[in-house]
Amino acid sequence: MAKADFSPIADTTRRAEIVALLRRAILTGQLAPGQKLNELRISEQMRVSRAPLREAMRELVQEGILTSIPYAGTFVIEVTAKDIDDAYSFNKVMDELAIERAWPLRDQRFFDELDRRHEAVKQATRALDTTRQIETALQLHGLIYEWADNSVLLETWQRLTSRLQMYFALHQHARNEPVPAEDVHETYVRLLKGKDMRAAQRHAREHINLDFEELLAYARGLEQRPSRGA
Amino acid sequence: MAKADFSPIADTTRRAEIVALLRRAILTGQLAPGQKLNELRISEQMRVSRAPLREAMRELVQEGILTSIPYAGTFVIEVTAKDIDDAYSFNKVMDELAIERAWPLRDQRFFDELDRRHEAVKQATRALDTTRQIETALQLHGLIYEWADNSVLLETWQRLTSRLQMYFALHQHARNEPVPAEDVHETYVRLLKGKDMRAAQRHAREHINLDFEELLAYARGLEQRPSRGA
DNA sequence: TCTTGTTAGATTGTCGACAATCTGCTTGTC
DNA sequence: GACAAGCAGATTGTCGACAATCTAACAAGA
Repeated sequence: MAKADFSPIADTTRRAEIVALLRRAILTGQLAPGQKLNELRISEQMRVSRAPLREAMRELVQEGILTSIPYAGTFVIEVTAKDIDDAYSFNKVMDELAIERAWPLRDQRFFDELDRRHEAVKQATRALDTTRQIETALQLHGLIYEWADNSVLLETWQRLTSRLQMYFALHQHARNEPVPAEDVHETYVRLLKGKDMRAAQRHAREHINLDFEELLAYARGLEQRPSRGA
Repeated sequence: MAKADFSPIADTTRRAEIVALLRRAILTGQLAPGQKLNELRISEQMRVSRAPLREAMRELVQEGILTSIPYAGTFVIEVTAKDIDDAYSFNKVMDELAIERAWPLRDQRFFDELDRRHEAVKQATRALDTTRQIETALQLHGLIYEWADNSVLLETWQRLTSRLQMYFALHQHARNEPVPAEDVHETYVRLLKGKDMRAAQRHAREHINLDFEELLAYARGLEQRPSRGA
C-alpha cells in the first residue's frame, strides 16, 4: 500500500478565517495599538454575522493581542516599553532552554528545514517585503522550538510570537526604513549546525539583544509623547 | 483625602461566569479528560443561550484545557504522560527564572503574603479539602511569579497553572487518598525568606520533582490501559 | 460477507433581532 | 456659569431559530 501522508483538512469555519484575517491585520499594523474594534462595522465589511466574529475576537483576547472590557469594547493591546522588555528577558531564557533541548535531536531534516527557512528570509529581504521578512525571521527562529520536543515550550513560543511580530512590525512601520541588506542570520544558522552548543546559546542571546535594543529605544521614545490610538 | 483602594468591579457578563463555572468543573475533575461538551445540554442546565456559552468555550480552548474540532465538538483535553513531563521540565526552568527575578524585590509585603498563602494551604490540609489544597498550594507557589515583575512570565505561569491544577486533581481523584499531614511547604517558605537564592532555586526544583514523579508514574500507568472519556 | 449509497437524527455553525449598558449631549435648576 | 438629571444614539451582550455538517444505522448490490 502506498503511503499517503495527507495533511489535515483546512478549517472551513468562518470563525477560523476571521481569526486569521484579524490576526494578520493586527500583526501587520493595519490595526493600530489601542484601536477599538467595532463589531458591527467589521462584521459588515467581512459579510459575516457578529456571532463568529465575536468568537474569533474571544480567541484573540486569550491569545494576548486583543483586550476586552465588558460593555465598552475590544481593543488592540497597547505596547509599552516594559511589555517589550518583559518579552525580551523571557525570550532569552526560553531560547537557552529550546536550544538545549533541540540540540541532541538535530538531524538531517533539521538542517534542511533550517536552510529552507533561512532561504525564505533572504528571499523576503531581497523582495523588500518587510512584513514577510519579520514573519520568516520568526519562523526561522521558531525551528529550535519545534525541534525541542516539548509541547508547553512550543505553545508558549507561539503565543509569544504573535506579540513579537506585532512589536517588530510597529517598529519597522515607524522607521519606514529599507530592510538591512546584510544577512544577520548567517552566523545563527552556522552555529546551529556546529558542535558548540554554548556558543549557539550565547549568539542567540546576543543576536536577539541587538534587535530588542532598537525596539526598546523606539518604544521608550513613544512613551515620552503618548499618542492616541485611532 | 482617604486612600480608597477599591478592587475592580466583578465581570457582570454571563460569559465570564460561564468561563469560571466550566473551568472549575474541568479543574476539579467533574468533567473528565476526553469528555465531549454538549452545547445544548450545558446551555439548558445553566439557563443560558448558546452564544455566551460558545464564546466561553472559545476562551477555554485558547487557555489550553479544551480542544475543539469543527463540526465535531469541543472536548476536555486528554492528559498524556508526555504532557505532564513537558510541563514539568518547562516549569523547572521557569521557576529558576521567577525566583531569580523576584529575589531582589522581596519586601515585607512579600513575606506577609507568603505567610498568608502558606496558612491557607495548611488550613485546606486540616480541612481535608483536597481540591482547595491543590488550589492554595499553586497560589503559594505562584507568589514568586507575581513578584517577578514580568508580565509575560506571570501570564505564562497562569496558563500553565490551569493544566497543573487539572493534572494534580486527576491524580488525587484517582488515588483517593487522604491528604499528607506533614507540611511539605515549610522548607520552601523558609528558604524564600532566607539569604541563599541558589538554595531556594534548588529546593524549588527538587520539591516540584517529587510531586511530579508521582504524577508521572500515575499517568504512565494510565497509558497502559487507556480509558475512554465518558 | 463486505462494500457502498442513502437517509434520519443529532449537533455544531451562523444569522438576524432584541435587551442591557455605556457615552455624550441637552436641559433645567441653583 | 456650574452642576446634576435625564434623554437619545450607538454599541455590546444575549437570545431563539435556521442552515450546514457529521454520525450511525440501514438497505442494496457485488
